[in-house]
Amino acid sequence: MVTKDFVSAQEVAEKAGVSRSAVSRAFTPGASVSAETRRRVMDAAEALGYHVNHLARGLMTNESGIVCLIVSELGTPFRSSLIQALTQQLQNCGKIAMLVNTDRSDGSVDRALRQAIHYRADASIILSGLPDKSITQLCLKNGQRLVLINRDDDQPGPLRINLDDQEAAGRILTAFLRAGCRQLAFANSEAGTPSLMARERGFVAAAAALGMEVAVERHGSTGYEAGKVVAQRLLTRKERPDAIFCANDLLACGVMDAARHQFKMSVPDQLCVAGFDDVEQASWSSYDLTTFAQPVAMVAREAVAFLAAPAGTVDAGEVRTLKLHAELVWRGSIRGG
Amino acid sequence: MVTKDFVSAQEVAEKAGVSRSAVSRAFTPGASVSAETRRRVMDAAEALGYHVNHLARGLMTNESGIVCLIVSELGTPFRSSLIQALTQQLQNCGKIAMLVNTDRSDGSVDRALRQAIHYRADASIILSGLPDKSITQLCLKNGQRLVLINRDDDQPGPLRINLDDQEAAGRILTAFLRAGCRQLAFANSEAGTPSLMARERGFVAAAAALGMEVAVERHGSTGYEAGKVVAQRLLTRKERPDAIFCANDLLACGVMDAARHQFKMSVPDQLCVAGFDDVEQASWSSYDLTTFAQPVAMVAREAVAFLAAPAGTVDAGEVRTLKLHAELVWRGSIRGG
DNA sequence: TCCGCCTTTGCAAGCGTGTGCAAAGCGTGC
DNA sequence: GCACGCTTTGCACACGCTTGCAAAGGCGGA
Repeated sequence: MVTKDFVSAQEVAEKAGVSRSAVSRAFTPGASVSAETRRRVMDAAEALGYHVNHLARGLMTNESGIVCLIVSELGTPFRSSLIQALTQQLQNCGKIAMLVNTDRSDGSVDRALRQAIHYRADASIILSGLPDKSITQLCLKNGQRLVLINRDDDQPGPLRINLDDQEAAGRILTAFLRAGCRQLAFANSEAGTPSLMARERGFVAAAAALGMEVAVERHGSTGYEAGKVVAQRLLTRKERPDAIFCANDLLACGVMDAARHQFKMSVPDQLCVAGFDDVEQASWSSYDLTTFAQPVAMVAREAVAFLAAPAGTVDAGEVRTLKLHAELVWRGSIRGG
Repeated sequence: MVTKDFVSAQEVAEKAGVSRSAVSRAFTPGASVSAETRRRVMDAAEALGYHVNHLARGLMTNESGIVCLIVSELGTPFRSSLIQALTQQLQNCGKIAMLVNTDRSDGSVDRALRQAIHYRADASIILSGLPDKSITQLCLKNGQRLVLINRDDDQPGPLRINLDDQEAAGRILTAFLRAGCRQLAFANSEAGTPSLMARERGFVAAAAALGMEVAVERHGSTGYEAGKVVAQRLLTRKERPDAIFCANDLLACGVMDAARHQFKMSVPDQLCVAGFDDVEQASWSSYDLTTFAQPVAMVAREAVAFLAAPAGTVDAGEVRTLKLHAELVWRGSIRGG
């Protein structure tokens, strides 16, 4: 069987007895076509199984409709829920998501952005890593919009959506103190992601302002296993902590499991724990974790609104930052409340 | 600032002092270009920030390099890990993933496949829902490859990758019996997904073969909360089950939490539980769930190998099914072992 | 020196679209 | 009947690329 090519507008035009431009106009909202012509075109298209070639259309209009999502460790709960929200929002705006995986290696994000350029993506959303300045400049010069989510960067042009991590870290401290905790600790990974580090700094700084010390431990990548290791280190210290703020929920789950099963400690009676992100697992009753909810839906909405804004609305050169508030979700891993 | 257009091969050609076709050939592996010309082209391209326009290239070569991933509830652990593996494999083959979200509504998958056609995707991988026959025929006729993962369908053409759910269900039964369980139950959702139903049927049938009954409960969507509800129903029955096989791990986590925290039962002493998928959370020590591991890496590898196979290798009309074995991961939620 | 072969290069056609421009069709008011 | 304005349509070009084809150039053998 010969794999016949896709149906083209030409064939539809012939079947409908009109010119090829009529077909094009029939599929362009707001174009000048009579109702009668449009109907005949649509009928012919339906019969032939015609679908507008978005590649060719993008070639003409300079708008591919593609938005590139650049992300690492997609399997992670928080990341995947964000991706889910973003793709959904993009589809609502008639755009489509292209997914590029990155790893921690050098230049990985740059390569990803190059893919975005290859496919003439209208925009890119970066959820992991930080691209080289020269690459982002290239993207911007070519009219690509850029959104950085929870990234530290101060170049003008891209939209930055950040959480107020530091402020949140300060709030959790008062919650710990109100619960009567005296020995503070912070559990982190070695990833060094800007948001993770901001949470650490915010917590340590807020404690220092009250003249308190924080035991900080970092280990491995930002996941459950690392949480277990960190907890083991923290809970065997001479001064055993009675409150651990974790850089994210997965670490917190690991910390809680180590504390309970390995050290036979009771949470929250002997140890208070808090996390960050409010992933689904935080609400599971085995953890019932007090944590900060990232406004995922709002992040997605704002990001896509920026990307889909008509040309001229946004001008490069402007430094645009959106600082969002993380809401404290109070559950049972801290006493009182 | 005028948003200058992307650099074209024409401009590179002028700067390098060669023809436009020379530029094209320089970027086409295996084309006939002298080393000297290629070098000059590459230098000019680098200086100008030129990137081949894959949209235009796809228009010519009839290979866009795009593979469409069609999936619902992407936020789910199993789904996201599969997506992660697939995009990674695709990138390794020089292809790129396009992500389309679907919901449970009618025609949602069909619309997704239409997107795949619009962008002239080389192939589509369907992880959720089942497309209408006419649409899949359209895809195949246009030379698109199709992969269905854990879907029930018997049309010739697409590659089907399925788990041997029924066989696995039978194996878990013997594990329950060896642990001394007598009151069997199955926890399911109302999603009615083929794999979920196959697991249910397999378990019930295997029990029936031994003259045993299975209490089946289904509720809501396939997640943690549904697991809790189902457990509540099962554990308040006159004949309280002492073994629950759950259609997937999320349900199992909900079941375990309800059993322990709500009914104060001990797992595995009073109740044995098993799940399916081996998501990360199953290994967390709060659950320590015995479950079946889906060979995610192998699924991704096989799917992409099929998609990337050179034309002529695969012929339509053939019914191609890959039945994979689910490995039992033995942990602490079943006695003995 | 001439011929034939092989490598390299440029020309031009074509992929499937959108769209400006001009022509055509048509209805209206005088 | 005619001039005028509005809607609709077709023509043709452009978008950025690949590739078949033929011409050009280099080189060795007779």
